[in-house]
Amino acid sequence: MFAGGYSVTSLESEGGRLRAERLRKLEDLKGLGVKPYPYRFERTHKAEALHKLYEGLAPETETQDVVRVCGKVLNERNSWMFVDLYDESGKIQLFCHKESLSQEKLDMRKLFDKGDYIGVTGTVRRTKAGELSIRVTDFELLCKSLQPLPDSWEGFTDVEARYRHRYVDMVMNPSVRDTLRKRSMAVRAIRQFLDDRDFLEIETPTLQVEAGGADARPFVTHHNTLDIDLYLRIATELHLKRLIVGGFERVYEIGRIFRNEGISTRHNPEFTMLEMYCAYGDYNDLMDFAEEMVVDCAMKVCGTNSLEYQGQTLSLARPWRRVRMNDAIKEVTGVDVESVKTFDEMKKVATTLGVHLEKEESRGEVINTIFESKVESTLIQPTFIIDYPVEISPLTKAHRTNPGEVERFELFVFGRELANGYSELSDPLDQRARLEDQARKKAAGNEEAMPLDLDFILAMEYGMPPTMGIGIGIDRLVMFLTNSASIRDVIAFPTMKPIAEPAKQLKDTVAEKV
RNA sequence: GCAUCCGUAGCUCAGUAGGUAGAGCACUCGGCUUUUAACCGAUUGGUCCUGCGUUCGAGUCGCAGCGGAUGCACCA
Repeated sequence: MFAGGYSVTSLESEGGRLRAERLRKLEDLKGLGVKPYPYRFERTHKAEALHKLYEGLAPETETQDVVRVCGKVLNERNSWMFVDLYDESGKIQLFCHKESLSQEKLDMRKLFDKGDYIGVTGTVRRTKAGELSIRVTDFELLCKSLQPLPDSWEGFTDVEARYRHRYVDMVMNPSVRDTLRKRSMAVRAIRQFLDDRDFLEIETPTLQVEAGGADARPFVTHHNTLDIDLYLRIATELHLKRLIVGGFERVYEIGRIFRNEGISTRHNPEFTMLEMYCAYGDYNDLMDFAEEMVVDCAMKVCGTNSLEYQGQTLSLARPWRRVRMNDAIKEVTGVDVESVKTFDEMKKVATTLGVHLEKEESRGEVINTIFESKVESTLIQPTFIIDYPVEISPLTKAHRTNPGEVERFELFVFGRELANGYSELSDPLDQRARLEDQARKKAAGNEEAMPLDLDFILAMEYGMPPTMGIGIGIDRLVMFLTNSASIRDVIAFPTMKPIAEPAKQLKDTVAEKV
């Protein structure tokens, strides 16, 4: 039994009165010869199908149509005369009149609780109040629930309890399931979009000797028999580009990424990213591609390209604005950073603008910091910011005309970065120099700098065709599609800090029983 | 990591000035029976997140800790 003081996370504890009551009913059911955890049930209709099928049935009408439905009991009225049965598709009301049921079944019914799964046989009717119902002539228990559900009127609103016991959240708050359903639809739409265009989805390693491809701190784990530390990937980029080197021309991966950074409403330690690479295109082609893919996804999930998000309307109507980073800074601050040529001068400009600098080591990094602190939050409608400083883009091809810049864009929506794409750097000597520079920063103590991946450089020396590549944060995209304020709302089981004591006590309990 | 706020029954929440721990719903028992949060009656249910302190006395005041939310930082 759990120690007390953890009510927010233990729900009804093992020693709880309500649970004990249900255990008693479980024993009583067994005494009646009922098997409380049977193996299968043959159903004829889901709730939604019945509502559709009997749409025209008038109130106070009885049919002789026999159906079999099953699901979870979430509400009951009049001592189980009226029962709300829920399956995945929705609700169907059961009418359990005692004249239609045997005494044996009536005795059984007394031992049911909200939360139990049952399967019923009965005839379709519509009540005087107009509610489509099933006159139950027979039923069976499909699962006895031992835990009381939260009050259905007040709801289950405690945010921590909802995230810690997400299955209860899903039962009590249908919007949770709706959001996850839409997430699944969004991922399916993207896969279909890419598959239709001859892309191959190829899975790349999650466990890596060096974690590269992004500026982020990795998680460390350990392989026992090899006796080496391994890192969880922070990006799929370096391996997907190796596939392009290997001769694939269109590849992608929708995969879990792990970054050992802070947690917030927009950051979960593990999240899902689409990375896509396509040979013979550049970042201009890629922006067209990204627009088309995201709009296609929104249309398939929401049926519209106009999204209501946190009180704002986001229009995905194409084309989306494309602005050079320098021009965006000029628009917002009035400062033309292009006329500022040196690192020292740029630092002064930043200070004048009230931008706080920390670890910036170059002119380009300062420009990026100015952009992030002054411009990002103003980009509500979808906007591609293009042409980034080379210093913050070690994997991007140099801009074909602008010195010091690279052919990179980031897509911003609602002030948030949603995607990052570029003309991929394919010059192996340039790539080596850039990664060596990153390695120097890492050696100097910058934990987010990339490690020197010599095999990746070797791959580049074999030769990669001109390639465009993009990464899109799936969780963040789904947040927009589902009007979710927190990334945790679009993740089935978000990362939570464990509560040590109950877990330990549970282990002790298990140990005692063994 | 920093700041602010939060933690009381299974759920949702009150709790006044520091003075025996409360409500609604749920649960249990009884009554009633074509409801729409059914209704009527009765009962039951607590490590007030944890620990320490102040006090005759702490849900309430103080300190420390744990967990969470939001914002900032980091970052995508």
